[in-house]
Amino acid sequence: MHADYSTLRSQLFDLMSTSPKERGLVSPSTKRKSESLETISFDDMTYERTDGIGNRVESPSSEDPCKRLREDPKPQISKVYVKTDPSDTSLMVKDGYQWRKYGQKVTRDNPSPRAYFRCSFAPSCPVKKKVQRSAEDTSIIVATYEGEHNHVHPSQTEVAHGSCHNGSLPCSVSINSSGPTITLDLTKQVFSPGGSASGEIESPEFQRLLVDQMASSLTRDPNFTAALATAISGRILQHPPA
DNA sequence: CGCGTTTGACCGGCGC
DNA sequence: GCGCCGGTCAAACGCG
Repeated sequence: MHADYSTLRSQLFDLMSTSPKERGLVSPSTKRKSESLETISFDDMTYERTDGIGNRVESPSSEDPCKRLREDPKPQISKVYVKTDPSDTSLMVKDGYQWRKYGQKVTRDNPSPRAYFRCSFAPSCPVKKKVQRSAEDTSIIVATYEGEHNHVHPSQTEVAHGSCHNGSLPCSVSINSSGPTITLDLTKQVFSPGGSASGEIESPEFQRLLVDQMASSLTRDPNFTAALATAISGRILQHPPA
């Protein structure tokens, strides 16, 4: 998955660098929705992130800076395209967070109903999520995330205490949530040949801790968990057990 | 009985 | 000003 992601990301950057004008002219008529888009693809699902801050990379003075001085109350808007079965009408996208549905509407541009979710893990969490089936392909669900979680991942709270900040593990796994970067740091004498750590990594307890840590770090990213859930569900639905 | 979902009502922004 | 439309509220409902 990482290899596919890297390949597609390089292709995306290449595409963007070749046609920067088209990026800036995404929607010149719409004043508020013309932000930079970043689209990556994860096998059979596509993840698209919209930077809602409004920090245009190119031609920042094209719009009146005086009129656009107001701070955007929604600093981050991200879209996640999830491929599911068309028969699944629940519109429930499992991304690891706890969501509470507070509304559903049938919009004009899309016959499919749009569901509105709020993060129910923390009462003060400002994150909202809109889930709507794609009008073109009913097997694709578009989840739009608004805002950022002001709390840790629910599944992270228990595992986080056993992380390597106390030096208990000879490695570290980190995910840069601000960008599509996953870093796996295994440089800490883990694979030292002939070293004492060679026996340590083979211990089932260490492997279990490593798996737990990697899983917890990955599940911190809601986009990854959504993509993973989609991949698994997609495979199951495509190849149902006999 | 508590919690989450459903669903119609309500509200505010926007265009005509 | 009016109507449309997207988003939110909240009471009713259902389930464990």
